[in-house]
Amino acid sequence: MVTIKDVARRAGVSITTVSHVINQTRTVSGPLRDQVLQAMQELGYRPNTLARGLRRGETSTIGLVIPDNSNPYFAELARLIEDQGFNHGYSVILCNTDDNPVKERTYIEALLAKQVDGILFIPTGKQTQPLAELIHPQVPVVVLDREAPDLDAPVVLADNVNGGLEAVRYLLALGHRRIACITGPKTLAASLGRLTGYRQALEEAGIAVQEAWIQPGNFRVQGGEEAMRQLLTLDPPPTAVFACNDVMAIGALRAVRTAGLTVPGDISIVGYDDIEIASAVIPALTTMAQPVTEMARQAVEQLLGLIHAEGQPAARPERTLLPARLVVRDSCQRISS
Amino acid sequence: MVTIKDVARRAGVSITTVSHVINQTRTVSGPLRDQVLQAMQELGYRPNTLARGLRRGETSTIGLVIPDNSNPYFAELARLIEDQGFNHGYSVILCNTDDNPVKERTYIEALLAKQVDGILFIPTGKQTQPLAELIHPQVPVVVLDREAPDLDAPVVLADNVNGGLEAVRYLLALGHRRIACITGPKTLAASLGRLTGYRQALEEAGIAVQEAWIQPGNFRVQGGEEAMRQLLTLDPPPTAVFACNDVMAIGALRAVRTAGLTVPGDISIVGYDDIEIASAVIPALTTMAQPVTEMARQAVEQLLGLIHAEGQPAARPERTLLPARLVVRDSCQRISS
DNA sequence: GCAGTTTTGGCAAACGATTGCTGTAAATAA
DNA sequence: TTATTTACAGCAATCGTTTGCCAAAACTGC
Repeated sequence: MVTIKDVARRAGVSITTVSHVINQTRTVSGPLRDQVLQAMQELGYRPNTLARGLRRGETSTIGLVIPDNSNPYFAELARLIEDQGFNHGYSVILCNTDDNPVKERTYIEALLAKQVDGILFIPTGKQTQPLAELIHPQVPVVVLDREAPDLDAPVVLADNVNGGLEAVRYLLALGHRRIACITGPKTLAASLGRLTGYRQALEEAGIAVQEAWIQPGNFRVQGGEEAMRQLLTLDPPPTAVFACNDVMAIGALRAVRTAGLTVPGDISIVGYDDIEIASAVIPALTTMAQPVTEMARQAVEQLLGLIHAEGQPAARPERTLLPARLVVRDSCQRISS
Repeated sequence: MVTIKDVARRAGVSITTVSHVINQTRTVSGPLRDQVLQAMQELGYRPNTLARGLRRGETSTIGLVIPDNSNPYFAELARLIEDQGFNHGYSVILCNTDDNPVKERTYIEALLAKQVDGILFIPTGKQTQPLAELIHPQVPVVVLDREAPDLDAPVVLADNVNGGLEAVRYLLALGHRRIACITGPKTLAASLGRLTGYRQALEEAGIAVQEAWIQPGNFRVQGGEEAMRQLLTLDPPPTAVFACNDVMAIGALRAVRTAGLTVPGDISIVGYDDIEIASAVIPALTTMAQPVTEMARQAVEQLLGLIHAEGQPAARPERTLLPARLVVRDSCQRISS
């Protein structure tokens, strides 16, 4: 490894001077600076960020703690976050918790040990208290996508309630009255929020929700298919379905087709997330697009804000709710009868 | 921050001793060790890996340089790699190059500056020469998924030629003779290899390839749809299609349906990649599954091998070819006529 | 009891940078 | 000419660890 010392020797100056030309932190006379630059060039010198970090107390690295980056939604989020980080000169360390609190804790500890400048955190569950103590005075954190009440950190959330509300309002506007809902895991706030939106929309419209309309799914294709099969046994069956994510919507599509019915002819379906494949299935899926880009931007910006405000008055942590956007495609139809 | 010095003071010992109990690097008498452990406990001490890394010349961190982790294939790969890393005690820094050589270079430099212990690298293009100089003596590298001839590092590849071969052999075995191929970008080795396999299979079977059977796609839904539309205009049209990835296969599915024909009734389709959605579309897609798990495992293992062999004889870099696996679902049928 | 061995634990020098303090030479002012 | 300011660079301490070397204490065997 070529160090600052080598550069100094080669340029015939002190390491102090080399350091100062690297960081432009004080004036160095023209000729000397040129010598230094040339020496750096010739030796292919690259400052050791470990040493620098140790001294400066910062690493230009943030941790991204995420349930599973192979899930398309999180993949997209991770991608955008990494992008934002890159643009601001930060590297990101990727951590997949698998929604496992033990891994989550292990990762956080590792990140702290690595002296990351900040952590972007999608919590696995509700037991955020132990993490709070762990994290608190140590490092800035921004919570993303899910609530973490104990953490008193800024939170950036997608507005699932309003998303569900809008989706169902859309179906209502098409004249549907018997609207079912395929939910996700009861433990996930995303799923719960969307369900709440569903209920609110029906309530607004003065429609009494029938509990049989609400089928539990699991956010996976299978679950959506199964749930839809159940819904088709109802009498009368719903004319429209709000699936709490696209993957289940695709499962539902499948079930409808298998039953010899068509979408949107017999049943309208709206999904949630706008994953890439949503536009490719037949019929192309009408769905609620998550504000991923905006979420990533906000999250990174807030985190960098905290990092740079280190040791400041510490404003009350913000809570940012970002709206989902309805993407109309071909899976919904005005009701005929 | 609580440092080793604080722990030493609290335990009433030297920092040397603390260090040794942390690393179990020499025997420390029972009582003293207990005091140290307790002090660490009470203070919530966590070793600063920057300082440690600086001293030890290692960081337990590897860089993952990948075109785009929001692409499902790379997402899966990234996930598995991160997993493997975690299991071996390594963190991974995520770098999305977007297939942009400039970003690629910037990232590699950043990783070198960060003193990563190794780099897992999916190269963007063919100009790997400048990178070779950059990387070479500095850090172990394993190249993944694409060739990088200048790099003299181990390479872990999916065997696209054999994959294409198998896919088409399967169609041949079902009795098909007029088999088309929807290719990907001509610049990607993956696409080229699969096409080669396609040609080989037909040759093996003594079938002359008609150039009109080979339709250029772009690895996206649109491209697949378009290509399929073209194929359907042929007279006679092919009875089977090998799409060089699943996304295009889905596009092709769409085109067939739009033309009023059915899969696999009129046309059999086999895709490539086995992305998650492949099993969810209708009909479920028969496809070649990439050996992602194995690739991730091999890549990480080889990288760790290099890392630990640092300064050794340096065996000739290996070239690992991993076979794709045929996943039979519902999109192919024995030819009737 | 004593030399020789084994345990045990501390001192201080690294690792590669940054930065407060200080010192010299040149430029300016008087 | 001398005093004062300014511009420029270097010394050495520091960040938090690890680790080679040494010294004291505790054993051992005779």
